[in-house]
Amino acid sequence: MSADQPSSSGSTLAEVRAARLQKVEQLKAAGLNPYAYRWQSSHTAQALQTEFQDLAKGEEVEVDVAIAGRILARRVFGKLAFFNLQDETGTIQLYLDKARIQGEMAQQDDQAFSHLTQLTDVGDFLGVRGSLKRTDKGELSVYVRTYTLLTKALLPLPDKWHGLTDIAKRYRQRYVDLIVNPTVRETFRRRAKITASLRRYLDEQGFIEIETPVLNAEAGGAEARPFITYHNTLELDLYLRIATELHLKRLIVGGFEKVFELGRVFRNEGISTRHNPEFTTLEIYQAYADYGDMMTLTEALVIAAAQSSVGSLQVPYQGQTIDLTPPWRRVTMQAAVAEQTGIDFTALPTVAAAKSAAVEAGITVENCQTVGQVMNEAFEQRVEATLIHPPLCWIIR
RNA sequence: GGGUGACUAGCGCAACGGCAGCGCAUCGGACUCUUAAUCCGCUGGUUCUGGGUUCGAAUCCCAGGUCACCCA
Repeated sequence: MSADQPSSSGSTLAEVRAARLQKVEQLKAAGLNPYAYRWQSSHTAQALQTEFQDLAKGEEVEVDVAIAGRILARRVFGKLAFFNLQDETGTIQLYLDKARIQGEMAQQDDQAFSHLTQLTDVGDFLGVRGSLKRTDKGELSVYVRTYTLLTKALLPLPDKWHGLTDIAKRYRQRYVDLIVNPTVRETFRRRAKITASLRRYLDEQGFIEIETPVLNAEAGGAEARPFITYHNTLELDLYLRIATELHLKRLIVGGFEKVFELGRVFRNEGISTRHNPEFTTLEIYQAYADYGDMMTLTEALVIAAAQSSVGSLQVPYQGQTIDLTPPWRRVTMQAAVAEQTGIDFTALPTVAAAKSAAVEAGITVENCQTVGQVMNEAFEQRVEATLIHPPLCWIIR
């Protein structure tokens, strides 16, 4: 550090960034490109782990592999260092021996090892070539001969110990969450499998996917507060859709017989980790079909999606295993309520009779104006929580 | 929308009316089998914001902000 540097040694983000930009300059001064970015890999981390899983401790195999990824951890021991490299498929350790790296790279950079250990940080992207070695402690590693810095990161990753724990930050900086919480990537992959499966199955059944307008003069098809936007040329307030229903129904009117849309809708209401103002819905409309046909279709769609994303009809969810094996039970709301409460609300003549029967069964019925509302209360208070397993109940009403 | 709680160094936290601290990270140094590496050293603060009480406030009171959880 030169004398005109501020005395602060840097722990704020701005200071970390400045320190890393200085490393970028040092790399350039040493003739190294801190942003080489183009790279040809021979393997993924997962492929290496699989292909060399039988390599014995302490053994090296004379191969030439190339791999790239983000540096997730660094452990430097003077003339030896270990980095953990993460790519899209997983992680692999790098075994960095000063003697070998310096020897191989002397033509390009006579201080190749010290540049690697002093000018890289966790978060940088690195490409390496080398052989494979399983260390004495049993960790499969790329025994590096040469390396290329592909992208120098200017900001630090979250604390390696505590990780990214702030929930709001995890959702607002999903890209950081993806780097440090590998299970999030699996969630994204499964979601993609699910939506792909829904489209594939519906296509196979002769349904046509149609993208209907998102901007509407009126927000219909559901009960929700819309987002409002403005169209300059039309000089008109427009609403972001809250459902896809009305346009899809018009397509049936227009002569299509099987249509669907898998798309974003927008509702300007509460926001939380469980309620996103923009979310995806699937709506399906079919001419000449009744609710029984739609039940059959829904069952088939869910089963196909489970097979494609989980690979099984036994789906683990929040500590339970849900069995999706068909056929699913079909039951009316009235029968489901009667099963749990012993009350057949359709047999009760008046609201008063329904209320007194419900109250006797310990159900709260404030603000109920109709028999239907009383039955709904009974359903929500007594039945809903039991509809976990076996699979799903069909509520016909 | 209502209730409860939280907010202190980059991150995780302590101090609860009397000198604002610890761990990790950053920065400097040592180290050829580590994987939360280890060891030595340095730096880093608008205690969320504003007002009030007090000799004295991170701490108590009021208002606001942000976030979390529960309820609607």
